[in-house]
Amino acid sequence: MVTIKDVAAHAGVSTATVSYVLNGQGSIPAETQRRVWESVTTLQYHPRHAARAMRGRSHTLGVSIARGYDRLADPAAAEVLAGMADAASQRGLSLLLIPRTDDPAAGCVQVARSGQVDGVVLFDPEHGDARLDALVAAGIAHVCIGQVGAVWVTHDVALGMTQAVQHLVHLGHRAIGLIAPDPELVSSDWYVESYMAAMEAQGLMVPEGGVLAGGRREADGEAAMAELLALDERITAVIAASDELAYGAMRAIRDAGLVVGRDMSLMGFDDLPPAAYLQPPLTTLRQPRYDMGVAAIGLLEAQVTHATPAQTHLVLAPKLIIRASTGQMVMHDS
Amino acid sequence: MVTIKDVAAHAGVSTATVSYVLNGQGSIPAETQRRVWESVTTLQYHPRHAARAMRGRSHTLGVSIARGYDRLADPAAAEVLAGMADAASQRGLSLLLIPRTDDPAAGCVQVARSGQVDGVVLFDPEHGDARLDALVAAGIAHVCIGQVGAVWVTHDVALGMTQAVQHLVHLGHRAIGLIAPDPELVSSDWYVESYMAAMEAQGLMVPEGGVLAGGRREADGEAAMAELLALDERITAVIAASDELAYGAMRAIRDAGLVVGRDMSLMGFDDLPPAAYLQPPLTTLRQPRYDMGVAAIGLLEAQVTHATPAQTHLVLAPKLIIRASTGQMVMHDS
DNA sequence: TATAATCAGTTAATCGATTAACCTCCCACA
DNA sequence: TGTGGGAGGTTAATCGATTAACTGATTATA
Repeated sequence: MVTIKDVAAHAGVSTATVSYVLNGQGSIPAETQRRVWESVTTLQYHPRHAARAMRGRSHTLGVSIARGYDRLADPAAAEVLAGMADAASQRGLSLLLIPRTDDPAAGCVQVARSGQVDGVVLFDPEHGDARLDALVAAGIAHVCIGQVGAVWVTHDVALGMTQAVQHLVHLGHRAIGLIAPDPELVSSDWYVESYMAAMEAQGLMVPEGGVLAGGRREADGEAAMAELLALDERITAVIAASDELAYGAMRAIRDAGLVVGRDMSLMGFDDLPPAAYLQPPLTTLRQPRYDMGVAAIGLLEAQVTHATPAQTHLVLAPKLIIRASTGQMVMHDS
Repeated sequence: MVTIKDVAAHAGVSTATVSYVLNGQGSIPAETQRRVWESVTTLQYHPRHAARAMRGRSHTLGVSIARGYDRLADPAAAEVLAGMADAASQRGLSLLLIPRTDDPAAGCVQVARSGQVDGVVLFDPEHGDARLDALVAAGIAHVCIGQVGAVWVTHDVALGMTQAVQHLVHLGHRAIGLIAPDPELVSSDWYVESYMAAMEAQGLMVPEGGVLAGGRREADGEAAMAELLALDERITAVIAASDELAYGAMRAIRDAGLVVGRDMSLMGFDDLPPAAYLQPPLTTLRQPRYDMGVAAIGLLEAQVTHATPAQTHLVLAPKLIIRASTGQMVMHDS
């Protein structure tokens, strides 16, 4: 292990000088700087992270991903993580996956109190999340992916829902159902309310029993769609609150002997990679997942460095991707 | 920031005693231990990670995920990461996402030389990966996900391919094609060779032009399948080396006016979540992704702690999942 | 000419936990 | 009576980098 002393000896200066050169401080003439850098490269010196972190910050941010329903193995989540990883790298920060213990709240606090991380990204906050309470109580810098707490980043559900309803109305649909997300997810209510608002803005009534709490998995979407198909009031289009729910819904529609995009229009909310390869390809709202990750790191770093947060939240716009799972409304005689 | 001194003062002992109690060493009577633990909890003390890491290990493992084709945003990869995260947590280790800089090899070495991590998992090694060379040259503990280098974890491609070919042969197929992975991926050759071996074991000839280098994305699978459909020799079944390739292949088959599972049998290799929700649901080989992550952490920790690695590699078995995209071979007159 | 300022560094304290070495008291045993 | 040993601690060195405070020497300013 080569230390700053070795470099100092090799370059014929004191360790302080080496430190100043490395950190671009103090007034060190160019020639000395050159010698130091030369020693650094020939000796392959890398400052000990731990020694650095002992004074000041660790330059590491933590990401808390709960276990239960595993968002880490969730394709939508991975892209957010990619955005965070890139944004952190660019700022010279590292990203630590916070150990997923039995008590996630304690894990978050422990890792911050021990100085292993300077702040925490709450990846999948839920209603009444113990981690959030613990972070607030401990005064630890944090940011949430999803509209909860004091500092957060989210995609614009309201805008997405407006676009979705408008798109379906343009196609002639008036009886539009909703398969909502798992009520445990913080944004769940927002989906339902935005849907209601969008329907009202178009002068449409929400069909009786046309809003169902879905869940997270394909199976939940399948079950919800089956219920919607059994309604008295005939529904001609359905918005699923996620692509995964839409996958399941698609199957239920097919199992009922109907054709997606003709007998029943279906929209997703995500635009995961397979969406374009379903049969029929899924009309959906592309979420700015990568950008949400980038934004979260930005907000968190701002908190860590300047104690006064310049901005407390960001709402990023989704994009309507029109494919074949939605189509012109057709009159059926039945 | 509460330090070990505060705890020592509060408990009326020296810092050494506190340290011994915390680490379960020395001969400290139960009563003193109780007092120390009480002070620890009332003061909410968490030992500084940096101070600990200054002597000995950092108890952190790094994960290197390249940028280019982003495996981090790849659904198959996320599950491996989940396995690693859980395995690491269980062993009291943290997982660090190694900053993704322009020079990934330098990043891996830097993070290890600086002592920020004790070892590195190479998540997506490629042929002639600069990161691997750098890690070896620097003598840094590492493990690869994929059959490359000295210590690695992989799924059993040969076994999977044998099962795939057997399954298709049972259905009556004899002319079986292969859409291979991107040749840049380290396991690419293994797929092709295993396919050849499995065909030979069944006494089958490889169809002329029946093996195509695919790629990674759906579009690659689509293009490859189009080529296979245009062959003189009539192929009745195709094995795609990944589910994503199969998605694309499915589309090409449909575009040719054929029905998947009847006119053309198609197999994937992954069992991603959407596989069951495709139309028709995809017959595929489920890879033990989560377990690969767990195994990788096990191998890496063994290297870090006992300098002599007990085991240098692990090959985990896949599982054949039969769905509707493969079917009995039907004779066509054409 | 005396004083101030600048340059080019060095010395040494500091961060917080670990741990080898030591110390004191008490009891057992020869 | 002396000595060996364990119980129950304490003291102080150590890890490696940062940085406030300082030192000579030289140059500029009043």
